[in-house]
Amino acid sequence: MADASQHTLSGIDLLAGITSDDLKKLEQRCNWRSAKRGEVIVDRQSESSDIYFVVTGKVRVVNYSLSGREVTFDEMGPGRYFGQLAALDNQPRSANVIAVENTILASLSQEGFKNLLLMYPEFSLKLLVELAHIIRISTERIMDLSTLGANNRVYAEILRLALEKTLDDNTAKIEPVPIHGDVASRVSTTRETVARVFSDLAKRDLIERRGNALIIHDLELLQDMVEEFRGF
Amino acid sequence: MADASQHTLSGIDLLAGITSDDLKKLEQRCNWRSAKRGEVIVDRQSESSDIYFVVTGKVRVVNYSLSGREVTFDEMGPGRYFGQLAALDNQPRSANVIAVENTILASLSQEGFKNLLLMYPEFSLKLLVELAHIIRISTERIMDLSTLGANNRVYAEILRLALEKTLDDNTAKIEPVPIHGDVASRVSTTRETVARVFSDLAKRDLIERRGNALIIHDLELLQDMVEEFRGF
DNA sequence: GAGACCCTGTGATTAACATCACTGTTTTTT
DNA sequence: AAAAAACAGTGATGTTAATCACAGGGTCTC
Repeated sequence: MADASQHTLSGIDLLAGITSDDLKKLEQRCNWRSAKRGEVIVDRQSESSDIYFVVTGKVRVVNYSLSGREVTFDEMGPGRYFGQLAALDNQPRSANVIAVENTILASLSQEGFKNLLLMYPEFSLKLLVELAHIIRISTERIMDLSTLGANNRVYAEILRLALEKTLDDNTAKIEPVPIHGDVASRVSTTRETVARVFSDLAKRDLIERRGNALIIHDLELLQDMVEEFRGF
Repeated sequence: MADASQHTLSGIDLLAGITSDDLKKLEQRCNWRSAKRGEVIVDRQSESSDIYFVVTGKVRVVNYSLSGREVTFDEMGPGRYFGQLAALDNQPRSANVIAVENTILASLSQEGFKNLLLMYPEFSLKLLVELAHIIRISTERIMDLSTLGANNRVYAEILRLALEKTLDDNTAKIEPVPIHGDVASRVSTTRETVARVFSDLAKRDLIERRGNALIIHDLELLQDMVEEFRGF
């Protein structure tokens, strides 16, 4: 059991519209737990249907094929949540969730979750909008997988990372340098391909490794390289 | 303008929980239109945010890459709806929708749609469950694209079609025979690859073209062929 | 019933990447 | 500080399926 001072849901964006009284009740109704780096929080096989809130730490949503290939769907830090699909439709988990850092979690039963839906119409609406966002991201990923080659998908991923952390208009600093294998798992290619793309881009002076950071020198050019193929 | 007898929303599954009085009001508030085979109903570029109900006919949800490759996301017949994403989050359309047959549609403004959300909590819930379902399907497709080869994805698609139309436990009849190009667009490969897979499976007596139908002789074997790689 | 159009089927060729197999370099652990 | 583990980089090789290029069968239409 973690430090009681950490037992707050005030940082969870999904719950932003809830009165502080109800939030307190909710905090008591939640199951609080921590997970060590590498620990499996939700297993694809399992029949649970709770929703989880990430209080501190970081988790990764992944699936594996029989051949052992790992496909990463998302990574979530403090304030985010997962497990809402099973809580909504009672179907088996659609993916595994693993702690990538030591993490503190609060989980709410399906019942408690559905209660929220009924009590707070704005909560439903917020959830709807966020599910819509997930669908949009999935759609884009399906397009990328269908129309871009592996190299271009790596470009696209670097661009995504860079746009989150832009320095000035045309330069970005990604820190720490992403681990090749992680990138590979996010764009469905191999570690080796990512390494080759990185070193090729470095040779062409488009990116540069500086200490523990990756500097992108020409965001626009990178953008062009991706859009040339993607078509939008 | 179509025949007034067709102006009913009673067949739309999303609206099943609505009182017949409200449904009538809704029918009047809707914009009724028809679309000819091939006509674009929703354009990816456009800034509209209405939700559409398919009353009769059939539509296809697609996107195109700059290289001209077509990616099909879904096909929808009577009773289904589309456009809910933009109606929810006001973002641009995530895909194009095209009539594949002459189609009659009812569209509801974003305002009318949001009204429904507020008035009917069960409506929100139903929509949530259905968005969750879309996410599950997308997740599966991302897995397929990431872990299966093109041939296997064609197997998987035949299997999906077959499971909708099973005859007995181990045989299915798909009618009419799917158009190779359409299958290709659904599993992100080329027409030629689909043709080669079909003719290979036919040689191995797994499928057979009989008149205007495609007979699948051994569903279990096909299932095994897919699952061997997919891993679940 | 001739032409246009769409769909199918298959060969030949090519390009992109996954895979395999190492070596070298950090980083972490003890 | 040594040992272990995780990560990075790169060459060689092989496979897969995209691409190109036609020929042939169906079907719709005027």
